[in-house]
Amino acid sequence: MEFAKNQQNSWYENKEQVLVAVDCIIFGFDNETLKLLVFKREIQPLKGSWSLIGSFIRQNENANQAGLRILKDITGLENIFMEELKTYSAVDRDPGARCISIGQYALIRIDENNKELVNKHGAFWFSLDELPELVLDHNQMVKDALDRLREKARFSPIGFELLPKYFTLPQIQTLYEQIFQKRLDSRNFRKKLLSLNFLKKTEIKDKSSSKKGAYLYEFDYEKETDQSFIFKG
Amino acid sequence: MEFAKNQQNSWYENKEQVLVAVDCIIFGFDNETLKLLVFKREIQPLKGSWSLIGSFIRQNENANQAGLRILKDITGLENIFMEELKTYSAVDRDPGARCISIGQYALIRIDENNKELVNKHGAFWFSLDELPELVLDHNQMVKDALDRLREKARFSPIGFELLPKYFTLPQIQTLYEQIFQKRLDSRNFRKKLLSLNFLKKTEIKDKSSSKKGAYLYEFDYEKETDQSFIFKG
DNA sequence: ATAATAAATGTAATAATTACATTTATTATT
DNA sequence: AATAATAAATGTAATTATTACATTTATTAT
Repeated sequence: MEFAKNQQNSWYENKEQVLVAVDCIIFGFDNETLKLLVFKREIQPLKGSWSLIGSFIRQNENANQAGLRILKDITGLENIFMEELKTYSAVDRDPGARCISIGQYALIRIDENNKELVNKHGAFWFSLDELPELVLDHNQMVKDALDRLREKARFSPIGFELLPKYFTLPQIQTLYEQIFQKRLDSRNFRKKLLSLNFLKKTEIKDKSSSKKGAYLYEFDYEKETDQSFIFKG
Repeated sequence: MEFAKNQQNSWYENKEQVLVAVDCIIFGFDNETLKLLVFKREIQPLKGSWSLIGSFIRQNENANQAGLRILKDITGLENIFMEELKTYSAVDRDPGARCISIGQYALIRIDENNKELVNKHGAFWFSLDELPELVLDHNQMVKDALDRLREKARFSPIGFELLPKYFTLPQIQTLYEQIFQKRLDSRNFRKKLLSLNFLKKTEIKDKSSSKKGAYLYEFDYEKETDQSFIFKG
């Protein structure tokens, strides 16, 4: 900020206090539907209500660090893809205190999360279309995060963070169909995706969902570029 | 947030306090270059340093309202286009206090701002390429806001907020050339822009910059759609 | 009447997107 | 051993969007 410190008219003294929290919108993909990790409050008030996972920001960490701390606490995972969504600052959004929240959305490989930790925290994976009512403005946060995910997916190869290291083309097509909530033509989808040159094909087939089996691919981070990734349809 | 209030183990009590500010990155366009409104601190410390315009968020307002309040204070304008950029929360970003800032960028019609108010606040319009060093992380905020503006301009018809109600096609082309920092082909630019069908042509010519004169257009808010507005360059 | 200036315009070549149906590899069944 | 079943893999033609590129037009000043 811009004004004097350690002065009589200090802008830093006696400011009306606002609490700052971080809430995480955690997406996962189980090869069928997009899912969200939410948890059930085990203490009063609002015991039994579903909520996003959050925390107040601490003195010694920035918002990003706070988000990653929460993600590690609840899933055991580090190096998770996480980006700031937006802030939520309505005056009365939290009836208990004047508290603004920085929403962060994260994409994780659902099969890699530590199930014991998740259970210990009373957290559950919900399909997005079966998501229960959440506390405060958390449903709005989820809606905003989904919009952001769609917007990003149109223009950049996001979503690989939701897939295992090796994945098949039908798998990633299903993911995109889930994100956009529409069927995609497999010939056009594959043509587009492969033309972007950031997938490396392996000679290994995954036969878990067909007799023929589908080749496994991996994301080639070397080759990821700015080239736009525009799905208009 | 998710935890108990008015309880012994309340999450709302004794939280380490964080101040929350809003800083505004205010863009304008003078028909030649993109400009930014910054102001010169008139009090110690850092007297004479250039700074974005900001304020602490108040108890009775959300971040958006705080931003609009600042914009009104400094320019006299209401109903300004303003969007949240991102938060800045590095632990030591402000040596005077633990203070996070919510960056908001705004687009204003430079000719409409109240010059007396602007002067009274010690504010000046700088061309982006002549921008001085700003306090704290404000230069980073400007950089991020410019990136965002570019990104948005590629995909949506942003930028009309920077132009007067009636503007010419050469004028808007110059604006886009400033945003993208590259020359655009006028035939292709006009073809694309007009094909999107959200400009209404008037029969009035603006002769301020040529003998022939250029027709004035206005933005047709009715017709603005989602259609993408992609300038690949 | 002429020169000067910036605005307005068109077309052909290339690239990207869309729409659409058949063949292939494999396993399970008979 | 042959057949049925299943999902994966593939190609092409039509349409649409983008790019590259130069001349004409309207007006004012000389």
